[in-house]
Amino acid sequence: MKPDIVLPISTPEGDFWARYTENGLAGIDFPGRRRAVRSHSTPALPKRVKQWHLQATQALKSVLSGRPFKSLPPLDWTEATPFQQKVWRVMLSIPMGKTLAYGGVASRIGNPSACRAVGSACGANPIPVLVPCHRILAGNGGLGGFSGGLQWKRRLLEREKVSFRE
DNA sequence: TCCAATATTATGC
DNA sequence: GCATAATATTGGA
Repeated sequence: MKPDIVLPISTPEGDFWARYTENGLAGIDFPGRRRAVRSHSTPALPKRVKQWHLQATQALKSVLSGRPFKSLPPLDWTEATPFQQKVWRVMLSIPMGKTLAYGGVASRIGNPSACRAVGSACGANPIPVLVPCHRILAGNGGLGGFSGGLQWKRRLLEREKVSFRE
């Protein structure tokens, strides 16, 4: 497998990092986290990667400003397990401003008692914000957790006018 | 193959 | 309300 391509996305909230493979968008990192390795020596950038990056940038900025994104680049989930793909697909289907409980997601994938596993799958989500893992709340209305830091989850939810318990 | 960990939830006190 | 068990999935020993 060829080395991944990492490109910065500048937003009012800071510089995110987008990671691409030959299949599509593979991951997003929050500003300062820099989990992915930066490649400042960008070789010839494939045309489609540029196009993906453009879409990803617009989508990210839209979400950060509280608006739904128009389009999304193809997502590379080839390394994910089938269960994780199911969970993330459910998350993508959650409309802006709506939330779902971990157990609710579990029900929608036909495994109501897999709420715990759903939490794990959310934590394993490599593409936060775009795959709206922040719209998953606990059953009692509390925030669950968030891989990139709960502060981001709070900020995103407030931006979507979602109320939650603390 | 088994064991421990996890961004939960339901139950009993 | 708080402590405890149960549940599905995953990753490492």
